[in-house]
Amino acid sequence: MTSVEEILQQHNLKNTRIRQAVLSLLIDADEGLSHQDLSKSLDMDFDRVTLFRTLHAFEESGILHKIIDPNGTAKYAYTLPDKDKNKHSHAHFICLNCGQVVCLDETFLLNEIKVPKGFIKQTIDVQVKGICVKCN
Amino acid sequence: MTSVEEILQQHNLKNTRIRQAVLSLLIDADEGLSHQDLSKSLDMDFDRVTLFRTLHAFEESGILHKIIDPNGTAKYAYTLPDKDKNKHSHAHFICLNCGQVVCLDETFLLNEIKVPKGFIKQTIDVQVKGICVKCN
DNA sequence: AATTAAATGCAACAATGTTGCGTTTCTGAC
DNA sequence: GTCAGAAACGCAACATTGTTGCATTTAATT
Repeated sequence: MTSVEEILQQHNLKNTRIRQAVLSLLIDADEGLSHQDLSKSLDMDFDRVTLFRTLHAFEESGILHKIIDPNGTAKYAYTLPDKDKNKHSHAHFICLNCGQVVCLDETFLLNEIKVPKGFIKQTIDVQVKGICVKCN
Repeated sequence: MTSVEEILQQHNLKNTRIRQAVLSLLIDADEGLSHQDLSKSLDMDFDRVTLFRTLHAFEESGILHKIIDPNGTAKYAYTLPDKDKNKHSHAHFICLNCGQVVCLDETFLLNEIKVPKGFIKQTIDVQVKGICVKCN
């Protein structure tokens, strides 16, 4: 029952038209959306720089998380509030046909990965690539 | 004892100056190198498009593998011939300070990851982020 | 309604990567 | 060695993604 306005307020972000629109889209989407995806979906006038800054603000506040797709372009997905982001990280599935990015439930323990001496682990990103159900 | 020339020949790639230079650099490097990294390291004249195409050719033939770093830029690393690339994939460590990308020994079984019904898994990419030994 | 910090719009720029096309060069056959 | 064809290269032009600086507007608070 947390409204878009409430989420913005909770993160000390001003309630503006573009932020409402972007956040609504991403909460409803079942996949990660790129800057380009959002530009096309938003039926309003806005500057492209503003959208970049909106996405940065959301990422920094933890509302969204960024996934870099195999082309190197950023996609953003809504971060469910109950995710434990300290020790676990969920994986992402990336369709090699349509490029769709979806969050998977699977999580990974950072402890289980071995790195050379002197290296400090902080986060882990897992991308599973293949063919999604729509393209199958 | 496999020379650079032999590797090129084995993959049906013509033996040119830039290919020799790029491959030598990447075999000796203990980290993934970007187009920019290579441009700076190569002490010869060449067109940037040629370098892009060289890297594509190497990737397609399996000599190199591509890692997309957190900025979305591609880095390339030499693929050791003995890696089993069908069911396993090795992880990469990415330094959040200097951006260095190194291949880890750790491998992952694709079978162990659960995806929704109708999805087909093909490959897995794992990136561990943190601080490398040089920056520590 | 006035204040002010935050957010926006605009212009300009930088980096990465791609495509088309004419020219050069490698390689294998003669 | 040289000839021919295919592969690779160089150049120009372009597309996309992302960033920075600065003036203007707007949201939230008094």
